[in-house]
Amino acid sequence: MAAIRRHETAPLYRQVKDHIVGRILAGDWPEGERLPSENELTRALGVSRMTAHRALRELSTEGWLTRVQGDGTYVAEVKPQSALLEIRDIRDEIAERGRAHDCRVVRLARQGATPEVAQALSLAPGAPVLHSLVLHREGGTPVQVEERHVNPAFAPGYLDQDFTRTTAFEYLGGLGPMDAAEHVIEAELPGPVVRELLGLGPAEPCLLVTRRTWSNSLVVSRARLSYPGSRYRLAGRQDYLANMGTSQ
Amino acid sequence: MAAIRRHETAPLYRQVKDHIVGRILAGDWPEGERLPSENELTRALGVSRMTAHRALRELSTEGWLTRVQGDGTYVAEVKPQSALLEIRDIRDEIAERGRAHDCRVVRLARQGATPEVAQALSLAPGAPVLHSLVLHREGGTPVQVEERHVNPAFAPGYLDQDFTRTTAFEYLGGLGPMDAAEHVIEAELPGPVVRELLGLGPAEPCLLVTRRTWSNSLVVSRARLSYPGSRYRLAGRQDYLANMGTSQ
DNA sequence: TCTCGCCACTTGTATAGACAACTTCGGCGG
DNA sequence: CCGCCGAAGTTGTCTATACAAGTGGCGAGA
Repeated sequence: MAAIRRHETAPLYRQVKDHIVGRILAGDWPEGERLPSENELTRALGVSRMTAHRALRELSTEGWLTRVQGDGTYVAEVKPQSALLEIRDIRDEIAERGRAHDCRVVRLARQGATPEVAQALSLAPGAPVLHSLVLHREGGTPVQVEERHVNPAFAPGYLDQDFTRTTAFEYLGGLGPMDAAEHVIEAELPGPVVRELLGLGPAEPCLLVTRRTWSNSLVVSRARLSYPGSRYRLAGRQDYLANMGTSQ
Repeated sequence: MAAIRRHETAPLYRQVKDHIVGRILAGDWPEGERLPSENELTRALGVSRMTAHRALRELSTEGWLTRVQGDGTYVAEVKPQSALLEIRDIRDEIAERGRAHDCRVVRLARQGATPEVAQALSLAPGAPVLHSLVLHREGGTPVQVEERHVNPAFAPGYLDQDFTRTTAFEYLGGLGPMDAAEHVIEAELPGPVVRELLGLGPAEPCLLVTRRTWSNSLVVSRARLSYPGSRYRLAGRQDYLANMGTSQ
């Protein structure tokens, strides 16, 4: 096993984590496989035991590894895949329903990150971010307002795309593999811009899905998807092959 | 600030974490408050800086604190969150946030299935179903109205339970393994009953999660969970999906 | 007055060493 | 053969130290 490159910008424990995850994903260490001990990793990677320990401990809490004191470290068994919120292209969804999809690019610009956006993207406040606001229609009626803040470090050419032909996620997904996603769902009364775009009444609620996606530990983008609450719903079904435990 | 008791069985960093969370929950450190620096905590609690640092770092990743390098540590603003991709007992969720859970049983009765309920439970219209309406509170404020229609073929003794002590989920889960679940999420303006129970204003939207669960191909129950949209959110994160495909 | 640079302070990382807690396994005595 | 004990190896924690990196403020100089 080669020593970890120390001239990387990322912290050492991060490099160790990435190295281990890479080995798992590459199939070098299948499920249930016993990993080298901390002392062996320490020698093999040329880091201190505390650094290796931190990497292993964090991978354990993240579900990659199972550690047993006095015994060893093992590759965790995969948890049953739950796909309540499938990540899909809205254009594909609409096409599957046999409706016509079209969209309007309302705004497409580079701007400084507000504190909130900066935090969401793990950037410094004021750092440049790429911003887009797109209205999606299904058979002529508005169904989604997609506001997106994109990390320029991941997709520097984002603003040059024609989003009436290629959807934002299609473009972003082509730039690199996404390895994590986070969803937050809220109900809210929309602001004037979203209300206007969706054609909602003054008291009509709105379903807001905020989705962040990661690629290689980098926050790629944060999307705020607003749906007309009365006309749209999110649905999903999970089948459990294994037991769900004692409590439902 | 008193020194951490060292004769505890729990590890020191755990005691430090519990101490800090306790202070936050007690209101000593309100949201946005700046915490003592690591060096101050080190002196005050009688632990090494690395131990204090580990406690603070973990509390940061758990969402209790916000840390800014070169500046300081602050109490994060907390918004109650419900796991989206997991099916969990609301009582456990609230307990995990360190808040007090209590609930009020508004209605508990046998009734004939309306066409809509009959379809949801795959029963004949007018067939007897068991109905419950429960208000859940977190630290005194209402967070969820749980309306549930239960298939009597699966849980004939449903109405005899004391749902102030045992949640419906807990009871149903104990009767048999759940092998499928379906979620539908909507935003809507609540009806007068739900609005009254949640203490919402006339134009405040509501997050409605409709969940059906199956056991052995039998529809066990349909739950309609209403959350105050402005005060509650559903969140979920999927880590390191192997392949998210090309689509969004 | 404005600006630049320095300094104090904060958090982030890395290391070496020590000990504690736990598991496994093999040897030894009954 | 069975059971107990201890050695070796593993993970878990704690400490002291050092340096890196980032923030904010203060003061000197233009």
